[in-house]
Amino acid sequence: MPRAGLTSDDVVTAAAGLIDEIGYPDLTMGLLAQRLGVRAPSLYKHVDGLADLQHRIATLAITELGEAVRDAMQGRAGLDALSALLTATRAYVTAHPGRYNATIGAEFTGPDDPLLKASARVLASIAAVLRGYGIGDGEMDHAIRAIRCTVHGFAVLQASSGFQWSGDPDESFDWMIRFIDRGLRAIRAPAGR
Amino acid sequence: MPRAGLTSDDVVTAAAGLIDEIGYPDLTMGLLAQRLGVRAPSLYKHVDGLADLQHRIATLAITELGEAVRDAMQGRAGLDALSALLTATRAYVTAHPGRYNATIGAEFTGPDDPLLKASARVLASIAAVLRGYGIGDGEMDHAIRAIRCTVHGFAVLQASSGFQWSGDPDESFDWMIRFIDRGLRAIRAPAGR
DNA sequence: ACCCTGTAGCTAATTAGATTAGCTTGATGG
DNA sequence: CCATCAAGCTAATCTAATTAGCTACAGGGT
Repeated sequence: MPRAGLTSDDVVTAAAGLIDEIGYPDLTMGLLAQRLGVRAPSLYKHVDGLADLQHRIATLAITELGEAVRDAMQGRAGLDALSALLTATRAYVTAHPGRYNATIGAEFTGPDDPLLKASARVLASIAAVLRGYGIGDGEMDHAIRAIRCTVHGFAVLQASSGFQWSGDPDESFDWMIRFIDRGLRAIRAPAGR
Repeated sequence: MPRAGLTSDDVVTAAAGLIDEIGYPDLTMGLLAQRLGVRAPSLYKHVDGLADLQHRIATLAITELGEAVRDAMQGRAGLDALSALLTATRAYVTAHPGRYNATIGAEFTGPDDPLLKASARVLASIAAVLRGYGIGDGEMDHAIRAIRCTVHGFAVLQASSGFQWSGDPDESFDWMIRFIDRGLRAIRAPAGR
């Protein structure tokens, strides 16, 4: 019988597709193998087991997210950039909920973990937004962390269909963007105190 | 041999303790049974399987979180209340990371799901904070959702030890509180535009 | 064209864990 | 003191991950 000729990337890509279809907890080696026309043990030639596979999916997700965000932010600043960041994130998570769920518990395996670099790129995009608001170096780390919490929280809820938002979700989403925008602008120009 | 005399609550309480010790993914029926001095199949007399157990842990967590938050907010308003909300959440999640992780993917089983009521109570606390900032009914839903994203995002990261925060985490935490405070105050008193 | 070797993929077997079936028996109300 | 019911048990099944060891295809070197 002809060989499938898989690579690690093939396996991870197929797994990412599958996990978005069936949900994070239901991804199994057996199902993935089936999808690839191969038996489950064969996958171990390409990945180091289920945990490794999940970690690779997480890395893929953060990498893709980082690229989507960077593209969307091209040439924008201030509210435009902030809006692009959040909108791109929302679009990515909506399109790939399984992948994003894979990122939630993911921990770094070491200083060379590609997931670390991918995460750094996303954080750099957040930093770029913040520089557009005139956030100084002294506050930058704190600001990045705060924005990260909000974006991640939104993404987690979105990925778990944790929104039973009765009203218009789009409107709430826009409101959130404007809320962050106000908060960021208020740093430079404090309102009455 | 004498009977253990377990109740469903005993089982869920023990599971909650165990999950905080060993982490969400490592909670198994066998380990829990061992902890309770019982065989795994016996647990099925009290809970409906692992999925049900996880759902009950999530409900317990959100209930406890809601109470902790409500207590902390007693008699406070504005920045004080906001700070109490976030500090209590942080303390709860730090003390009970496994429980909080159980809430992440949890979905409502129906309109009578106790998890729904527990969640509503937490949202009510958020709403109370927002009313203290003078948020009107028209914006209340949007504002609740925005704050929820930030709080949840923070909690998820905290529960997964997703913070490799190099600098002082306390300082970043305080900064985040002040950031939200500024954003909320800016709604009533828009800065230059 | 032919062999050599590395490796992709296979089957079989092991292990862990969830769950079900059906039995046993302690506790408890009458 | 008995009847009942549910709490717990053992045994068995099922699914999924993983390991061991075999086979044979594919590509490089002769």
